[in-house]
Amino acid sequence: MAGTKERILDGSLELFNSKGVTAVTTNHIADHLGMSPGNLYYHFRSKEHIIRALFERIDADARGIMSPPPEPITPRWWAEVFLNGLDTVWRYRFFFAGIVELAGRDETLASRLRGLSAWIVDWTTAAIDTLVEQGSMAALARDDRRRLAENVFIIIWNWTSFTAAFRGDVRLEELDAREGVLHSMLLLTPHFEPGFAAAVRAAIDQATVGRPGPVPGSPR
Amino acid sequence: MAGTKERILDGSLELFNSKGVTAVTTNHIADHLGMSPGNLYYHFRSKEHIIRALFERIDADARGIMSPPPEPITPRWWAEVFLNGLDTVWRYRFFFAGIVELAGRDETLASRLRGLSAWIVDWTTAAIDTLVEQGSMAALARDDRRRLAENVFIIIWNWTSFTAAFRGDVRLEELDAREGVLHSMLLLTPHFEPGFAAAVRAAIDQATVGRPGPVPGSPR
DNA sequence: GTCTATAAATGGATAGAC
DNA sequence: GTCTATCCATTTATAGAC
Repeated sequence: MAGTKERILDGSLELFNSKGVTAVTTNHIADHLGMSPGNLYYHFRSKEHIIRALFERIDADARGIMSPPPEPITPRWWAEVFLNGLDTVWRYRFFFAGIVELAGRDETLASRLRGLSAWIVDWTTAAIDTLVEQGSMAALARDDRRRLAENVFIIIWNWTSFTAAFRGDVRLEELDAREGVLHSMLLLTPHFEPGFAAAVRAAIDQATVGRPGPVPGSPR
Repeated sequence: MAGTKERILDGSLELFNSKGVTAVTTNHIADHLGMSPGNLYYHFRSKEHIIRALFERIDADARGIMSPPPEPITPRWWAEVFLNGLDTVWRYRFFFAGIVELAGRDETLASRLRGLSAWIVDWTTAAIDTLVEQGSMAALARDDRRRLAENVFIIIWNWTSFTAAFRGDVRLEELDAREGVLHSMLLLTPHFEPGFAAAVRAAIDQATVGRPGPVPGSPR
């Protein structure tokens, strides 16, 4: 028996993901939960506050996934981070797909977002540095390391929704985890030492067996 | 003296880019143009139709930029394609940033979009093949060539809006063309033959001198 | 082609009872 | 904490005059 606040967040997330933030009204959310609009507004002062609360979940998720890397960084761990990142993007896909509009009309949210994204890019840059130091990755100019980290960030952030929008379905049914990791990891693999690249590839195959989406070897 | 239809499209684009599609109503657009709502509706049956017409401009732009590549592909030409692509994304940024919501509520638009994006990815894949054939780029597995093309597509599509959202400004004043090309080109450069990579880099520097945004050598 | 006026519908949010 | 009823503002879109 989750608290009402959490039920509202879960229901909102479900509707936002399936119908889009704009199409979903506070009354729809209340309806969906078999609850009155008045009650919903007792728990959240506005739709904006619901979205902010969902962002706080994302924030906590992301910082949990990106804990301090082990030294040395292992292919297995690295693959897991990518996989977990994609999974969070998938579960909160309404947010990642609509961030520009959402941040554009809520400066409080925009500010929190800037904090999180800077943190993620810094973390990714640091992880890349560690990979270089441990000899798993070729050295890169400082500017290019930052660009590379930002590219990884952008691909993971957008891969899911873009795949959904550009194939037959605007809304995918499931996250194709393996393909997503291969996409994002492809930014890094050309810089990897060959043995490390092969190990990462093997770790991805192992980690994505049995996950939703096409599995290794299946026809496309 | 552009026709009224074109004036409406220009004005809508300006407002969509600066305030976001959701915040801009048909009445705002009419106001902005010193025109009556009735007149606007005489020219476009709905807001949806305005957005569709703007997409047609994007479609024409994109197909114009991605004309058949010269053989061999030159660094200069390649840099220009990236630069022009980013420029179109910048000019119609409301669309690129909001595509998931937009496509989600207009199946006609979604269908047109899928056609264009498939076309762009195919074109990019073919260009990569040409680079490999002419010896400017290392060979890649077939799946990875497609993934690489899709990554380039995703980065160019999103780099502008993400840069805007994740720095101090949700709305950038200008396109930082040089940084955008360096970001997107960084997906390809590790696969380039060293001489070609250096030539591309030089072509980017030359092409972006005098463009808006930080210029080569300026402090960040 | 363009305007004024307004209909019709929707959505966010609150008051007050239980 | 939750519900019913409802207000108010906004937005899309049309009718009909010029």
